Amino acid sequence: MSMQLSSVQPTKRISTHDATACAANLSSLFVDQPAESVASGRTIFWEGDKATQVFEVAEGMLRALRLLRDGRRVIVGFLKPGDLVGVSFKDKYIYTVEAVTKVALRRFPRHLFEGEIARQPKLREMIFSKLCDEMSAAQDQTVLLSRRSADEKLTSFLLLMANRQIGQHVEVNLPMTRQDIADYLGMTIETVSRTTTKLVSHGIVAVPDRHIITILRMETLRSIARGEDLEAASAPTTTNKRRLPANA
Amino acid sequence: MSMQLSSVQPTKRISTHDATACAANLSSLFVDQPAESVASGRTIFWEGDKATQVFEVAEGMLRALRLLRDGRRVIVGFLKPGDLVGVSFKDKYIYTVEAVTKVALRRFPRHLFEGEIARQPKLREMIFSKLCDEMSAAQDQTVLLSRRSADEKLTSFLLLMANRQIGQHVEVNLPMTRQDIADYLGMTIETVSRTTTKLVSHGIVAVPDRHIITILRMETLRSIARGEDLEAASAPTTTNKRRLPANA
DNA sequence: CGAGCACAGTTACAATCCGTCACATATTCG
DNA sequence: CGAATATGTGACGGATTGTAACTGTGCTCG
Repeated sequence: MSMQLSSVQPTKRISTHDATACAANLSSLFVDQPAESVASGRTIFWEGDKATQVFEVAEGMLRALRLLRDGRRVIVGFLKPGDLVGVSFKDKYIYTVEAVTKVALRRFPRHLFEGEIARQPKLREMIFSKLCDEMSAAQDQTVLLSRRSADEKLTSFLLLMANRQIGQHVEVNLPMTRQDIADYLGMTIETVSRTTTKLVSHGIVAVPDRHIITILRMETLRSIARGEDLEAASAPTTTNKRRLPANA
Repeated sequence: MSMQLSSVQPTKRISTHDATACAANLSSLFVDQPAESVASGRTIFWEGDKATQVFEVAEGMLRALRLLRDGRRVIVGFLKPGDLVGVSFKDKYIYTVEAVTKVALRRFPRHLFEGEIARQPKLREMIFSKLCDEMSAAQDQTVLLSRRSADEKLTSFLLLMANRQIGQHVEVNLPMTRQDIADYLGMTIETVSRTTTKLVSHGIVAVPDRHIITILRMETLRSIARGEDLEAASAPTTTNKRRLPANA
């Protein structure tokens, strides 16, 4: 990985024209930087590394993860184009980031990044807003992990990934491995497989390719994610309306 | 709850003297405000409410939670004195906040709060830092929830709560109910009870009072939280040193 | 003061879901 | 083509959960 930005010269130029014209767009900070290419599987930085750089994802997907002492892996998030990576106001990164696919990144030294934030109220607002989105996403994952059944977890995950894709498309792209999904959802790879198979056998989704899941029955998927029983939800009739009390 | 701060007068005075003397302390923003008292169980604000206020906890404990459509409750964090509540840069609060105990709060209108942030670089830095701590805490909870066994979850929770207490004290104060703990850890209240009992019967903790758990064997507790089996860890001899490979 | 009540917490038991282990199948990459 | 990796499938046992009964504590109200 090259360190193109260690020279301050081009950055200064950018920041000055930013202050007038480009304050409306967050990625304006990065847009003049060359996108570095990173092969899939490569590590961008490690948890505990000194947080000296900020990145913008231009292309591809990354995973943010924490390693536990006993070797288990917890994936705390997936990063897609447009996301900022490594925005930290502590001195160290709090998680490791690895490329899931081939990735294109734009890099920015942290101290300059912070300088821009101090100088540009609009930019600052956008970063704050981004951080809040991140907080929100982190809490969404918390909610996801507290879900009881594997069915709920996986369907919620699919909807989460589907939301990131364009528009109403029911074709969900999953570049990450089953192991990644399992480590994100706090389950085993076997359970991910079995649950996927179950969804397929009920006609709720199809798996034309390892890394593509097509949602066939969106509403059914939604009701399972909401906590409805899969068997009940996949039956096409009298599912939502009738809800018998347990003691009736 | 009174709305003492709807008048701008006293706030202006504070902000001006802040700019010189008190920029080093975050709570200087709130310190001249009267602390409002809130009874336990009362709601401070609801998820989805317009985010018009920021609060500082002066005394007591609160819970931040999200309600799921099926009625389940997910607690995304506990708040203690010194914490800021409702710092959002979106227009709406993303979780509900309720008082666990009787609580004393200082209130600050959001737009003034943001004005101060814009004006005071030092303050801004501290808020950013606080947000990062929050992110870190959110991810810690994610890690906590991905832990497999109830033993690991509860012991990790106890250590988390113990860290917030002063110094080396092994007496952990738990003002929240078992239901709160269960909703935080993603388990049932019964499992919380059973696991607590198990820890007591192994002499690892004692429960002198419903809301107090005394840690008797800190190192044992730590090793359980790290993933070691409770039965193995609670045996006083040859526990940490020997680790036989599964296929030996 | 004590009966009655509500609520928090505990314990027991049965059902089940998930993780572990084992193996089959596919895909990728040299 | 063969090794390595990723994924799917099945059997089995154990841990967690739900149900339900029980205990204990604090509170109200007669």
